Amino acid sequence: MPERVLTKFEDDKPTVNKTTTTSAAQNPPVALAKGKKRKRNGTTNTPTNKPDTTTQSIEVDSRPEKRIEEPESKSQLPRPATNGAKQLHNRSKSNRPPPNGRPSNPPLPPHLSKRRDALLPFRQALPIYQHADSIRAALSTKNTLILTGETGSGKSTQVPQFLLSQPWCKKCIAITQPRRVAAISLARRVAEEMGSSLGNASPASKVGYSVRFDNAAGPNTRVKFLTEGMLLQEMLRDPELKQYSAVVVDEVHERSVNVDLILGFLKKMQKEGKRKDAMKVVVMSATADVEGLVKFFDDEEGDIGCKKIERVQTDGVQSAESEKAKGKGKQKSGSGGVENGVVPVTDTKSEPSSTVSTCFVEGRQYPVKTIYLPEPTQDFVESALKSIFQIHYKEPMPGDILVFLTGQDTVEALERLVNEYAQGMEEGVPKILALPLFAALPQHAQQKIFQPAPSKTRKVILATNIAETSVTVPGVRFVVDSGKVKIKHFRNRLGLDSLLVKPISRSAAIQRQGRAGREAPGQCYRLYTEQDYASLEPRTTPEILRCDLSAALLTMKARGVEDVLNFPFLDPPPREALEKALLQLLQLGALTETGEISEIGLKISKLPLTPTLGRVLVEAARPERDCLLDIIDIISCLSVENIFVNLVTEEKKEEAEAARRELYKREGDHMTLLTTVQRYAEERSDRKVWTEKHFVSHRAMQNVMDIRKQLRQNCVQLSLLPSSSTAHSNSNSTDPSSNPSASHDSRTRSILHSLLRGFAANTARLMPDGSYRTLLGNQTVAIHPSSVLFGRKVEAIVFSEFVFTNKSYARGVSAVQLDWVGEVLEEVGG
DNA sequence: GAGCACTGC
Repeated sequence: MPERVLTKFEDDKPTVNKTTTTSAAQNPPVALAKGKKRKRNGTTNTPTNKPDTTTQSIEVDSRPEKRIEEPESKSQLPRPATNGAKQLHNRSKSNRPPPNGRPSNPPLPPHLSKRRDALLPFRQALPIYQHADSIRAALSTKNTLILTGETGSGKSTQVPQFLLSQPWCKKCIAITQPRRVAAISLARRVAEEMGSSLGNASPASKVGYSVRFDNAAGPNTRVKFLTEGMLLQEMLRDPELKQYSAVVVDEVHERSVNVDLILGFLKKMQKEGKRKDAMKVVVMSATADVEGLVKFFDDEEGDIGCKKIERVQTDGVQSAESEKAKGKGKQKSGSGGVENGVVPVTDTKSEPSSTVSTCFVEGRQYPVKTIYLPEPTQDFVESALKSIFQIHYKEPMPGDILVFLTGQDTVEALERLVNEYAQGMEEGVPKILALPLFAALPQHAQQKIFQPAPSKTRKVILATNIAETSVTVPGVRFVVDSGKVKIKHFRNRLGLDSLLVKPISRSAAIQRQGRAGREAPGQCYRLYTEQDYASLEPRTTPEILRCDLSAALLTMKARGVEDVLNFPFLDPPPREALEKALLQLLQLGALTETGEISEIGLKISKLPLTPTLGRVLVEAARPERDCLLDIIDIISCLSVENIFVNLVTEEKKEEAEAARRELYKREGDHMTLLTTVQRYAEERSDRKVWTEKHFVSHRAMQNVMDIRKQLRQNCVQLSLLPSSSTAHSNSNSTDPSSNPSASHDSRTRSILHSLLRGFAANTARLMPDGSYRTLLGNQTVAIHPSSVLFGRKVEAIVFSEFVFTNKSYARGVSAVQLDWVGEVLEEVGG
């Protein structure tokens, strides 16, 4: 059922001299191309500078099981196996109890051992492989290691394997990832490298993973890849993470809220020392602020500011430093150009008094030439258009172009322009194929970026920042960077999210630029001036400083953090933001007056929902509401992207309006969502056909059904539902036949009352002038045009989303009676 | 009569 599309790879056959790799190998690495002086003391066994040993997978679907690209090592000219094989043999001598009474050393199935042996040379050619001993040594004396390694260094796959044989590593190693696909594909890769089956395929499986909707860890799992959210979930049951000897936190530079929480918890854990054995922590990052991380983990209250952290003495760091010294700033993330094979005498470093080691691992990256605009542009879409055709006419094939834009609108506008101009190109000029790429794009359209272009055609990928982290576009040698990003920012005082176009940070600019140098030397056209670049913020504001903190605080409270104001945050949010979030949790009834987590709060914290939606769910389970299954359907829809397909042409829009009329409910968007889920779930013949007929997104509905199932299970575990309710029931009435009198109106009323309990702050009343103003805060809000209530005048509304774009909009809107709003505001003490 | 970058439990 779930189709897995493996994007084409050359795999690791030792037949290396394929065209793509030879051309790459002939190109010198960055530093050499720049004519930098550097010593070479390890040239003979230097792995070639083939860049991009892709350790991260490419995935553009939120349903990870559908399309997974394997991470792959594509290095060439492998050395024979030596070290790693020994390590693996040592491991297999472990005296773990034989599973199912079988001999403790069952021979590996031949296909597994063959694959493992075939992969070994590629592992050994990874830049990180030479650091294995020093990484082990660092962790045998210190509990924390900060490891900076660029893309392609192999850190995500190799570090856990380095540590597995260490005497302190008796239990499991956890490796966290920000995205599900990455966790799954890395686990698959490491299982292959270790000659193990994956997950629960066999009791002997040593490698597993755990992501939402998919837990694949066996009884003997020693290496477990999990999403950050999953590790936090495990901490709910086991705050000390006793099943792990080490936690490896990967991709820390992305600075998700969850990663910040994990770092805080790990630091607290080490400091409090409640565990019998020390918890080893490896923090891995591409462009981390190493000094900040060292200070964070090494703080001996008081001397934080004066501890001098020496940088690791590798070539990589030196080259980064020398570039800085030249006053040009870093040309690439982290290291500048790094030549592989230079083995430093010591490559991990720590102050004797410090509890933290650091290590820098070089990556594999080609030089990227940067071109700035001489003058600032007013219209980056137009400037991008010019740059695209300038590149296309001037630069030889092959070499695709990746353009970073802000949103669907700019992507589609530029797509039209490019196609228009491309029609006017003379004969003999290579063709242009413009491909849009953004998250809301249907699956098959996203897939196109992985397909090779027809002959004599240059691909131009017009992308949002999905291409910065989540999707690796192959074949790119030219990057056009608008310098802008659409970013969400939570405004504390108004309690609303704003979604605005802003300049990117310098680190994001470097990240985008790096995309041009993954396969060959490249060029980056920045659609701003060099002065503009210099004036950019050095790094993107971490999410925790620009989001609603109520979910994070509830997470902390539920894991035993009493004093959240003094939680060790890598970047402490302003006190005002923390207090605002505490107040919100108090109003939801998730905290008691004394600031302890309440019974309701504990329930909410166990649900994969925001605190507000969790509160709505808990409310719906109360006997006087009795509408839990309906609310689960609605909440499931609110947890995914828009379930209604966006349409472009006027004709299609009218057609869709007509087809959806039977779904639209006058009570508002929430009842409309409920009707849609229930019709979909009742559909017995072909659900896909049904979605097409009603202009509903089939993919979104599949996600809705997954979440619905999970929420029903959660509710059974929390004793909010009897266990019979999860059994493939599509009807929401607990017993339809016995309750025919439960009128539609009373059911609707229960649902709306439940929504109000969570969204009491998101209520507004109609003013005499026809506008709506919030009851708390007296803010003007407009009903978003996507709402079924758009243009309608009702006495009061409750809405599940409050966003500022051009003005304040309420999205996900239902009509309610004003006196209901009064009641609920009284209850929350507003 | 507007238009929502991206993750995740």
